[in-house]
Amino acid sequence: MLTITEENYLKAIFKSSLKETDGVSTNSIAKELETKASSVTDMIKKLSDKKLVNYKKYQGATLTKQGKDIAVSIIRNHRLWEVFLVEKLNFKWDEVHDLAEELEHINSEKLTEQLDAFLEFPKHDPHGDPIPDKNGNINRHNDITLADLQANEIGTVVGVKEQSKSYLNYLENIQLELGAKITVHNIVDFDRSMSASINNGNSINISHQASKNLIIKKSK
Amino acid sequence: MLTITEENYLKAIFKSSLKETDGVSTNSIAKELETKASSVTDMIKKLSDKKLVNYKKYQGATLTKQGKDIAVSIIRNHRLWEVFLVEKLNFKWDEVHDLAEELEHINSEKLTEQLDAFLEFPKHDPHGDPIPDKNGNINRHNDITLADLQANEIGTVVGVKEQSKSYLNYLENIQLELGAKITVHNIVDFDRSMSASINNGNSINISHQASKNLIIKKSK
DNA sequence: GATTATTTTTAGACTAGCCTAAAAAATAAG
DNA sequence: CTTATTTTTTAGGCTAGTCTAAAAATAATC
Repeated sequence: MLTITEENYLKAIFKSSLKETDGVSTNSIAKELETKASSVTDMIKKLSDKKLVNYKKYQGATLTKQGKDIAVSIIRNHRLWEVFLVEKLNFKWDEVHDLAEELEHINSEKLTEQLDAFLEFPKHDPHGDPIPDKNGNINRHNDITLADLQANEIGTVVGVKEQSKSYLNYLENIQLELGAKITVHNIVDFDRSMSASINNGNSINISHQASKNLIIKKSK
Repeated sequence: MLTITEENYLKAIFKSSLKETDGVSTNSIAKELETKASSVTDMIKKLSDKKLVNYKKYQGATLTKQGKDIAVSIIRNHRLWEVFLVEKLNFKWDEVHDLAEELEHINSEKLTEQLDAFLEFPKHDPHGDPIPDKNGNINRHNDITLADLQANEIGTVVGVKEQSKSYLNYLENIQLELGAKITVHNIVDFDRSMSASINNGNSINISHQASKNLIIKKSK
């Protein structure tokens, strides 16, 4: 059994590992958890002893299979609880994060699976992040795209579904890069094209073909 | 903000105070929390400093108004979550206690009130214990009585609603005392009288008049 | 490639909560 | 009312997790 703190470290390493290519640096974990590098070193050693992370001094940390499984299951809990809070208890989707941070640490397989069923097996949380399945698989097919946004919703670009040179060129041209903020103004029913502005710039028109291949996360 | 441990101490003192007349002894708290008396003394001092318990050496502890309010709100959380687990997530009512012990410590007024509303303001938890309202009042009118049991259900006597000498005499005669276990065998539709056995003894007949004045807790 | 800057680790100290063992107080028994 | 028993408190030590400050290693710069 792990402490809540240990679980939070695993989660932090998992999150950071999505941004960094190889081992996750001590500092980035410290930043993620708002703690100090020396505390991180201590904990990394402990988790290494428990075979949840791979660690060599000065080399950063990576999760072992076991460590990753735990991290993903916590993320699964977190996102399911967020859905619960929004869909069942009428929370706003920007109010749920802190509560989900607490609820996610209640470890009961039965609880998680029953909650999942009760919510009718949601595919993503209210922020648009995918919910890992029972086996820890994160199905990228269920990503939220720009085409899923309604008028007046705002999203942040986190990836693309289409890798063709022409598409990427197009995105570059309109300055739609990773991390860009898109505000949808309105959507034309007829062809599902939308007018939207990028980083609060001028409004431009985006075809459905283009919007459905742009993976985004909802934001405020 | 209190730690989970501190909250658990307040809850334990509250529970013990229902059984003991004056100050709650160090030992009974230790027993309740499965810890040692010396640990209890430490914590009582700490809670006393925070003005949540009244404490004088060797005199036992009582909750202050503030401490009691916190204890009751935790119990409110606990019982609401138990209802949620049973009614919404299909848990059996004897499986929910440990999970509720964890969920109860998530302190968010909004969460509690929304959950209460979502569950349609239940009056008691699956064990038959009353759920304190938002203001911490525990409405004794909603006690579960023997008359509320179905055939084949089992209860433990925790009190009476009627204090008359004749009623108490009757109970004594049939050996229905505090803590006695009652198993309901069947209920006669016509006059709502029931046949039931006390502490697995012979089956006897109990009138509705008698059963509706006997406060019980459901048990296994 | 030597030097400076940054990152990471170590060393030592702190708090919360727990323990054991011994001392002190309260209670029970003779 | 003195002695024995039980309860409670104190004293000191342990672990988990945190911190600061200093040392060691790595990375960056000239």
